[in-house]
Amino acid sequence: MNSALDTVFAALADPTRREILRMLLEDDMAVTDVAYPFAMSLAAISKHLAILAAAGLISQEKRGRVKWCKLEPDALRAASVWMQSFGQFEPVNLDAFEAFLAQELTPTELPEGAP
Amino acid sequence: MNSALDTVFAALADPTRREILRMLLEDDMAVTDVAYPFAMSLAAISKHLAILAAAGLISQEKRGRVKWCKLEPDALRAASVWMQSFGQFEPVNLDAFEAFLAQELTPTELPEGAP
DNA sequence: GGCATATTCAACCGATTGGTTGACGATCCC
DNA sequence: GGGATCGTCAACCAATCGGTTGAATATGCC
Repeated sequence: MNSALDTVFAALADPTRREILRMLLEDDMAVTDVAYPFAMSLAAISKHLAILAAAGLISQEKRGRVKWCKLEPDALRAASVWMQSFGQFEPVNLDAFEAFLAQELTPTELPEGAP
Repeated sequence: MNSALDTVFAALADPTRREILRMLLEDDMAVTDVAYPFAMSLAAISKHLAILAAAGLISQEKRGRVKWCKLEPDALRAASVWMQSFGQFEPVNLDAFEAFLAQELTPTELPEGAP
Protein backbone atom coordinates (compact mmCIF):
# COMPACT_ATOMS: atom_id res chain seq x y z
CA MET A 1 0.00 0.00 0.00
CA ASN A 2 2.62 2.48 1.07
CA SER A 3 5.76 1.18 -0.51
CA ALA A 4 7.49 4.56 -0.66
CA LEU A 5 7.95 4.54 3.10
CA ASP A 6 9.00 0.89 2.92
CA THR A 7 11.85 1.57 0.55
CA VAL A 8 12.99 4.77 2.25
CA PHE A 9 13.10 3.29 5.73
CA ALA A 10 14.70 0.08 4.47
CA ALA A 11 17.34 2.13 2.68
CA LEU A 12 18.06 4.06 5.87
CA ALA A 13 18.35 0.90 7.95
CA ASP A 14 21.86 0.11 6.71
CA PRO A 15 24.80 1.98 8.28
CA THR A 16 26.83 1.91 5.06
CA ARG A 17 24.00 3.61 3.22
CA ARG A 18 23.52 6.20 5.95
CA GLU A 19 27.22 6.96 5.83
CA ILE A 20 27.03 7.37 2.05
CA LEU A 21 24.21 9.87 2.49
CA ARG A 22 26.26 11.74 5.05
CA MET A 23 29.17 11.92 2.60
CA LEU A 24 26.89 13.17 -0.16
CA LEU A 25 25.63 15.87 2.15
CA GLU A 26 28.99 17.59 1.67
CA ASP A 27 29.20 17.27 -2.07
CA ASP A 28 28.22 15.25 -5.13
CA MET A 29 30.53 12.31 -5.68
CA ALA A 30 31.50 9.75 -8.28
CA VAL A 31 30.78 6.10 -7.52
CA THR A 32 34.46 5.24 -7.15
CA ASP A 33 35.00 8.08 -4.71
CA VAL A 34 31.98 7.04 -2.68
CA ALA A 35 33.42 3.54 -2.46
CA TYR A 36 36.93 4.59 -1.47
CA PRO A 37 36.55 4.80 2.34
CA PHE A 38 34.65 1.54 2.66
CA ALA A 39 36.19 -1.86 3.21
CA MET A 40 34.07 -3.53 0.58
CA SER A 41 34.04 -4.01 -3.14
CA LEU A 42 33.02 -1.40 -5.65
CA ALA A 43 30.22 -3.69 -6.77
CA ALA A 44 28.78 -3.74 -3.26
CA ILE A 45 28.80 0.05 -3.11
CA SER A 46 27.22 0.17 -6.54
CA LYS A 47 24.38 -1.96 -5.20
CA HIS A 48 23.97 0.27 -2.15
CA LEU A 49 23.79 3.29 -4.44
CA ALA A 50 21.15 1.57 -6.55
CA ILE A 51 19.08 0.98 -3.43
CA LEU A 52 19.43 4.60 -2.39
CA ALA A 53 18.46 5.72 -5.88
CA ALA A 54 15.44 3.38 -5.94
CA ALA A 55 14.30 4.98 -2.70
CA GLY A 56 14.72 8.40 -4.27
CA LEU A 57 17.29 9.39 -1.68
CA ILE A 58 19.93 10.09 -4.31
CA SER A 59 19.95 10.72 -8.03
CA GLN A 60 22.64 9.53 -10.39
CA GLU A 61 23.75 11.23 -13.56
CA LYS A 62 26.35 9.84 -15.92
CA ARG A 63 28.72 12.37 -17.39
CA GLY A 64 31.27 10.72 -19.57
CA ARG A 65 32.71 7.72 -17.80
CA VAL A 66 31.77 8.78 -14.35
CA LYS A 67 28.38 8.57 -12.70
CA TRP A 68 27.76 11.37 -10.28
CA CYS A 69 25.71 10.77 -7.18
CA LYS A 70 23.68 13.60 -5.72
CA LEU A 71 21.77 13.68 -2.45
CA GLU A 72 18.01 14.16 -2.81
CA PRO A 73 16.96 15.10 0.69
CA ASP A 74 13.37 15.75 -0.35
CA ALA A 75 12.87 12.00 -0.37
CA LEU A 76 13.12 12.15 3.40
CA ARG A 77 10.12 14.38 3.64
CA ALA A 78 7.45 11.69 3.53
CA ALA A 79 9.31 9.66 6.12
CA SER A 80 9.77 12.73 8.25
CA VAL A 81 6.10 13.61 8.08
CA TRP A 82 5.17 10.05 8.96
CA MET A 83 7.45 10.14 11.98
CA GLN A 84 6.13 13.48 13.09
CA SER A 85 2.64 12.03 13.21
CA PHE A 86 3.92 10.23 16.31
CA GLY A 87 5.42 13.43 17.31
CA GLN A 88 4.61 14.12 20.89
CA PHE A 89 8.23 15.19 20.64
CA GLU A 90 7.58 17.50 17.71
CA PRO A 91 4.15 18.79 18.55
CA VAL A 92 3.71 21.51 16.00
CA ASN A 93 0.75 21.95 13.75
CA LEU A 94 2.17 21.84 10.23
CA ASP A 95 -0.44 24.15 8.80
CA ALA A 96 0.34 26.74 11.40
CA PHE A 97 4.01 26.24 10.75
CA GLU A 98 3.60 26.84 7.05
CA ALA A 99 1.51 29.89 7.72
CA PHE A 100 4.31 31.07 9.97
CA LEU A 101 6.83 30.53 7.18
CA ALA A 102 4.70 32.31 4.63
CA GLN A 103 4.39 35.33 6.84
CA GLU A 104 7.92 35.32 8.19
CA LEU A 105 9.89 35.08 4.97
CA THR A 106 9.87 38.01 2.66
CA PRO A 107 10.58 37.29 -1.00
CA THR A 108 14.06 38.76 -0.68
CA GLU A 109 15.26 36.98 2.43
CA LEU A 110 15.45 33.34 1.59
CA PRO A 111 15.52 30.80 4.42
CA GLU A 112 19.22 29.94 4.59
CA GLY A 113 20.42 33.47 4.51
CA ALA A 114 17.97 34.85 7.03
CA PRO A 115 19.77 36.96 9.65
CA MET B 1 28.63 0.98 15.62
CA ASN B 2 25.33 2.78 15.37
CA SER B 3 22.93 -0.06 15.81
CA ALA B 4 20.16 1.99 17.44
CA LEU B 5 19.38 3.70 14.14
CA ASP B 6 19.73 0.36 12.36
CA THR B 7 17.07 -1.30 14.45
CA VAL B 8 14.69 1.67 14.48
CA PHE B 9 14.77 2.21 10.74
CA ALA B 10 14.57 -1.52 10.05
CA ALA B 11 11.56 -1.75 12.35
CA LEU B 12 9.89 1.12 10.50
CA ALA B 13 10.54 -0.41 7.09
CA ASP B 14 7.68 -2.91 7.42
CA PRO B 15 4.12 -1.70 6.71
CA THR B 16 2.59 -4.11 9.22
CA ARG B 17 4.79 -2.69 11.96
CA ARG B 18 4.04 0.89 10.97
CA GLU B 19 0.34 0.11 11.07
CA ILE B 20 0.75 -1.42 14.53
CA LEU B 21 2.44 1.77 15.70
CA ARG B 22 -0.41 3.81 14.25
CA MET B 23 -2.91 1.68 16.12
CA LEU B 24 -0.99 2.07 19.37
CA LEU B 25 -1.01 5.81 18.86
CA GLU B 26 -4.67 5.73 19.79
CA ASP B 27 -4.39 3.51 22.83
CA ASP B 28 -2.47 0.73 24.53
CA MET B 29 -3.52 -2.69 23.27
CA ALA B 30 -3.24 -6.36 24.11
CA VAL B 31 -1.33 -8.58 21.68
CA THR B 32 -4.47 -10.40 20.54
CA ASP B 33 -6.23 -7.12 19.83
CA VAL B 34 -3.26 -5.83 17.89
CA ALA B 35 -3.35 -8.98 15.78
CA TYR B 36 -7.09 -8.89 15.11
CA PRO B 37 -7.20 -6.66 11.99
CA PHE B 38 -4.30 -8.38 10.26
CA ALA B 39 -4.57 -11.31 7.90
CA MET B 40 -1.75 -13.20 9.51
CA SER B 41 -1.17 -15.47 12.45
CA LEU B 42 -0.89 -14.35 16.05
CA ALA B 43 2.64 -15.73 16.13
CA ALA B 44 3.61 -13.45 13.25
CA ILE B 45 2.25 -10.41 15.04
CA SER B 46 4.00 -11.51 18.21
CA LYS B 47 7.27 -11.48 16.27
CA HIS B 48 6.55 -8.03 14.85
CA LEU B 49 5.86 -6.76 18.35
CA ALA B 50 9.14 -8.24 19.57
CA ILE B 51 10.97 -6.37 16.80
CA LEU B 52 9.24 -3.11 17.71
CA ALA B 53 10.09 -3.68 21.37
CA ALA B 54 13.73 -4.46 20.57
CA ALA B 55 13.89 -1.16 18.70
CA GLY B 56 12.44 0.58 21.74
CA LEU B 57 9.43 1.76 19.75
CA ILE B 58 6.98 0.02 22.08
CA SER B 59 7.09 -1.38 25.59
CA GLN B 60 5.25 -4.48 26.73
CA GLU B 61 3.94 -5.19 30.18
CA LYS B 62 2.26 -8.40 31.18
CA ARG B 63 -0.71 -8.03 33.50
CA GLY B 64 -2.30 -11.36 34.25
CA ARG B 65 -2.77 -13.28 31.04
CA VAL B 66 -2.62 -10.31 28.75
CA LYS B 67 0.46 -8.47 27.60
CA TRP B 68 -0.17 -4.79 27.04
CA CYS B 69 1.67 -2.95 24.29
CA LYS B 70 2.39 0.74 24.65
CA LEU B 71 3.81 3.13 22.11
CA GLU B 72 7.16 4.70 23.04
CA PRO B 73 7.42 7.57 20.58
CA ASP B 74 10.61 8.89 22.15
CA ALA B 75 12.45 6.09 20.39
CA LEU B 76 11.79 7.98 17.18
CA ARG B 77 13.73 10.95 18.41
CA ALA B 78 17.20 9.76 17.44
CA ALA B 79 15.97 8.80 13.99
CA SER B 80 14.20 12.11 13.61
CA VAL B 81 17.30 14.04 14.61
CA TRP B 82 19.39 12.04 12.17
CA MET B 83 16.93 12.79 9.37
CA GLN B 84 16.82 16.47 10.18
CA SER B 85 20.58 16.67 9.75
CA PHE B 86 19.76 16.32 6.05
CA GLY B 87 17.22 18.98 6.48
CA GLN B 88 17.34 21.04 3.37
CA PHE B 89 13.71 19.99 3.31
CA GLU B 90 13.16 21.80 6.57
CA PRO B 91 14.70 25.05 5.48
CA VAL B 92 13.67 27.10 8.43
CA ASN B 93 15.95 28.69 10.90
CA LEU B 94 15.47 26.61 14.04
CA ASP B 95 15.74 29.61 16.32
CA ALA B 96 12.89 31.25 14.48
CA PHE B 97 10.96 28.01 14.67
CA GLU B 98 11.38 27.83 18.41
CA ALA B 99 10.37 31.42 18.73
CA PHE B 100 7.27 30.57 16.75
CA LEU B 101 6.53 27.66 19.07
CA ALA B 102 7.06 29.74 22.17
CA GLN B 103 4.63 32.32 20.94
CA GLU B 104 2.10 29.92 19.51
CA LEU B 105 1.69 27.50 22.41
CA THR B 106 0.01 28.55 25.58
CA PRO B 107 1.82 27.57 28.79
CA THR B 108 -0.61 24.72 29.45
CA GLU B 109 0.04 22.96 26.18
CA LEU B 110 3.80 23.12 26.18
CA PRO B 111 5.64 20.29 24.49
CA GLU B 112 7.86 18.21 26.72
CA GLY B 113 11.04 19.61 25.22
CA ALA B 114 10.09 23.24 25.63
CA PRO B 115 12.32 25.40 27.82
C1' DG C 1 43.88 1.05 -32.38
C1' DG C 2 44.74 -0.14 -27.85
C1' DC C 3 45.11 0.33 -23.07
C1' DA C 4 43.47 2.20 -18.69
C1' DT C 5 39.55 3.76 -15.98
C1' DA C 6 34.62 3.70 -14.31
C1' DT C 7 30.79 1.10 -13.47
C1' DT C 8 27.58 -2.62 -13.80
C1' DC C 9 26.15 -7.49 -14.61
C1' DA C 10 25.74 -12.31 -13.37
C1' DA C 11 26.32 -16.01 -10.64
C1' DC C 12 27.01 -17.50 -6.32
C1' DC C 13 26.99 -17.67 -1.02
C1' DG C 14 25.55 -17.54 3.87
C1' DA C 15 22.58 -14.96 6.93
C1' DT C 16 18.35 -12.74 7.81
C1' DT C 17 13.36 -11.84 7.14
C1' DG C 18 8.53 -12.60 7.20
C1' DG C 19 5.55 -15.91 7.29
C1' DT C 20 3.44 -20.70 8.55
C1' DT C 21 2.03 -24.58 11.74
C1' DG C 22 1.77 -27.19 15.95
C1' DA C 23 3.05 -27.79 20.59
C1' DC C 24 3.68 -25.61 24.90
C1' DG C 25 3.36 -22.70 29.36
C1' DA C 26 0.56 -19.36 32.00
C1' DT C 27 -3.44 -17.61 33.65
C1' DC C 28 -8.40 -17.02 34.40
C1' DC C 29 -12.79 -18.82 35.66
C1' DC C 30 -16.45 -22.29 36.50
C1' DG D 1 -9.43 -29.86 38.63
C1' DG D 2 -10.29 -28.77 33.99
C1' DG D 3 -11.44 -26.20 29.96
C1' DA D 4 -10.82 -21.86 27.54
C1' DT D 5 -7.93 -17.92 26.55
C1' DC D 6 -3.40 -15.45 25.90
C1' DG D 7 0.93 -15.50 24.14
C1' DT D 8 5.46 -17.54 22.90
C1' DC D 9 8.57 -21.21 21.26
C1' DA D 10 10.51 -24.26 17.80
C1' DA D 11 10.98 -25.96 13.48
C1' DC D 12 10.43 -25.14 8.96
C1' DC D 13 10.05 -22.54 4.33
C1' DA D 14 10.68 -19.33 0.41
C1' DA D 15 12.39 -14.87 -0.53
C1' DT D 16 15.43 -11.17 0.19
C1' DC D 17 19.86 -9.07 1.74
C1' DG D 18 24.60 -7.91 1.85
C1' DG D 19 28.50 -9.39 0.31
C1' DT D 20 32.02 -11.75 -2.99
C1' DT D 21 34.36 -12.66 -7.57
C1' DG D 22 35.02 -12.50 -12.47
C1' DA D 23 33.49 -11.04 -16.80
C1' DA D 24 31.42 -7.45 -19.55
C1' DT D 25 30.38 -2.63 -21.15
C1' DA D 26 31.33 2.15 -21.81
C1' DT D 27 34.23 5.90 -22.08
C1' DG D 28 38.61 8.63 -22.10
C1' DC D 29 43.34 9.19 -23.54
C1' DC D 30 47.82 8.41 -25.93
